[in-house]
Amino acid sequence: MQELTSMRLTTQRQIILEELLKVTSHPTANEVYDMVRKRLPRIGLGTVYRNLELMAETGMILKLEVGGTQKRFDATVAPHYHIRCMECGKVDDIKMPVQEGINEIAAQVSHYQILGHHIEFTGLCSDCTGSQQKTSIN
Amino acid sequence: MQELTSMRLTTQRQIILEELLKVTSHPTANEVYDMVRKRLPRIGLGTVYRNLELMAETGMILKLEVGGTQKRFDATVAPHYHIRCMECGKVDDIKMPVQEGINEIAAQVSHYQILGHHIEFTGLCSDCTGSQQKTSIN
DNA sequence: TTCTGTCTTGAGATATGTTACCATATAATA
DNA sequence: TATTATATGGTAACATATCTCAAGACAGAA
Repeated sequence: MQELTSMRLTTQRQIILEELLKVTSHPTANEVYDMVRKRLPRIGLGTVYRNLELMAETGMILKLEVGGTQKRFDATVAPHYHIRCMECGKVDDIKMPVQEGINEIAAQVSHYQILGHHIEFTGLCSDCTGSQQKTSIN
Repeated sequence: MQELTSMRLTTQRQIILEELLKVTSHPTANEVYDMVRKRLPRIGLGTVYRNLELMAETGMILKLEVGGTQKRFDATVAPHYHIRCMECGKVDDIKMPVQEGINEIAAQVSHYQILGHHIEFTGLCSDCTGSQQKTSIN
């Protein structure tokens, strides 16, 4: 685990965080790379991955490992849920109350020590509605 | 979308499904490959991927795109939730009632057409408890 | 049966996403 | 500043997933 105190404040880190704070779209590492490169053309993709991972470890940002193969990153660290468009893969926030009780229910029915939960809705965004109709999974 | 009727029942498909039905561990494609290879040593990894994807499309099995970068597969198709061990990555079922109401809540607060949801708990499995302590995310 | 067209497979090539490595550069500190 | 541990950028390596295609297997027609 990375210590917050030992993390140097480099230009790259500042800009990565700034760019992430600008958007609510939960960009992938590669999308962050594209955003940051407009201001720091010589930044390396590895630096972006390294720092996103590091910032997620320290809790500065959130790493979402939701559907789809890529990791996504979110500067909103307060607990909240997400919805993913099955058609285009876009991920948005769902502004609904956090389901407080369900961790306790889960603790009762499993042998795990519960640390948290995440709800991911699947659906069709307004751009993709119309062209597609699929059946609900659960 | 693949038609169920047009899907031939090949030895490979039978064995992939049989092996998947044997376990409750939500194996990755590669783990399925290893399991199946014990009975069909000459099967190709592509065949495993192809057929898992196909069976997921027809609804014979469930494809889980939960935390972690790899896809996992589940022969239990009835709606249910999962818990993932933060330490070893293992995924287990959580036998708790499906939260019926939350799709409607989500529909009200978003512009998406809601198709479903999935809840993923994170925690520490009984094997990993003790060595680690982490703070809850949400 | 044998033929014929279609579906499926296995093997390898390719694509995609991520991490590791290392020489150089740089922020923090004394 | 001079020092030094840490961070960077470029590239290679790796892991996962998908694509391609010739050869094989199968179902239905002849």
